[in-house]
Amino acid sequence: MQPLFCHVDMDAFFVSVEELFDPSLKGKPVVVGGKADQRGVVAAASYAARKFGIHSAMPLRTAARLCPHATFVDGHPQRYRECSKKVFAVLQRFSPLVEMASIDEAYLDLSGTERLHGPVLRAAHVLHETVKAETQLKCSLGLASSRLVAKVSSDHAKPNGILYVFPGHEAHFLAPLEIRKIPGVGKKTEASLHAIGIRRVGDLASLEESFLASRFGRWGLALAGKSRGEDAGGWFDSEIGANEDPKSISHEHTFDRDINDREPLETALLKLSEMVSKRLREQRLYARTIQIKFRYEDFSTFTRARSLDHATQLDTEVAGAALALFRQSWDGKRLIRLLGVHAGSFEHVEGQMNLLEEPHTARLREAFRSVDHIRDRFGERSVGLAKTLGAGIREKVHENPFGLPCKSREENDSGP
DNA sequence: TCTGGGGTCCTAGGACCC
DNA sequence: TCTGGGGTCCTAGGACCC
Repeated sequence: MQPLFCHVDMDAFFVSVEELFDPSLKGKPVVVGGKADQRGVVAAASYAARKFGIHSAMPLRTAARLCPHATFVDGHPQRYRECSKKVFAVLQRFSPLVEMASIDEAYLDLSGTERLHGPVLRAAHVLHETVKAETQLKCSLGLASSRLVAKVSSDHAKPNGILYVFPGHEAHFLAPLEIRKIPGVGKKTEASLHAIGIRRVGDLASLEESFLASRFGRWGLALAGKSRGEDAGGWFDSEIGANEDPKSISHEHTFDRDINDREPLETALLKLSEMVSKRLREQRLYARTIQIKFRYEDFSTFTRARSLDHATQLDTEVAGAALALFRQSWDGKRLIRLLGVHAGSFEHVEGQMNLLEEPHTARLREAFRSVDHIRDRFGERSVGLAKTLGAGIREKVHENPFGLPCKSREENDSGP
């Protein structure tokens, strides 16, 4: 059976969602990502804004200089997640094998569906129209015999288009494209390929595999396959819809100004730990490795990790590890630009845990579940580890299970 | 121009074990 | 004693994606 994959890529997704909430934005140069004078980068730019040279990942301040009259709006991740779910629901009707590869793109395995949906392009057209009708959002579709070529062709079809690369024409389609168009080839790989005179996918395809392998190792072999449009090796190789569990959960924060005051830095670290722990509980995950990340004023970035002797989802344990790592790593002087907390090495221990964990741990977990509810109802800042409210409780807080892992801000003793 | 935040995957060295 | 080899875990860093 001839394989057939469809890559669905939403057009200017964040901007389009913002336009649904505020139709007056339509047609204007719009930049999603933050205020014009904020530290940060462009998350998405409308097509009108792109005409001024604005593109995603560009610093907001640069964007403001290029187009001072653009409208700058904050991103709304919750809105995007909801719209993404709607898109997913539509796609599911076209194939049971669907996978959201990110918030605004999906892969469908349409192999063998011709009897059901009719000729490929007609089916694609129906899908395209259905997404638009049911979500008010436009997308572009790429169809091909491999996921990689489907993805490249949806990019080629933008905006609001459909492109089907006929079986057997994959290499011919890819050959004239710049190597940067191949997923996985970024700035660095592009530069090292340019250095040996390779600019187009066709140049890459014409090289001996043995040469690429000797020059780039395993990655060289993968590149050779990609230049021919093959999924073999790496991420594209996995089955669509395998819906794997998350591998890590993290939160990070860049400060408005670089700082070296211990108090606000540690408060931020606790806040980030709480956010990570809350999501661990929501997703019923237990993390064994806690990692912090810090970036200095000169943008140099470091990570420090610690594996715990048991997996956890408790604020106090995540925060304790994060704080200890921070105190080991920071000299107390260098100006810090960013802090992050990362949890990984997940273990599935719900169930077993109840038998093994000590009673106070179970109580703590219940307490944090209650905190999660309060936060959902009254906002993130309503409850937190004492230090994040400025009360100065330190690393050892988790050794005080019956005490004060949390306190209400408004009424001091009404916490769970 | 002065560089976000959330992820995945890969590499590589050292510890440790058999 | 002058040296193995494989496997796994841990840590750190980096490329890349949206």
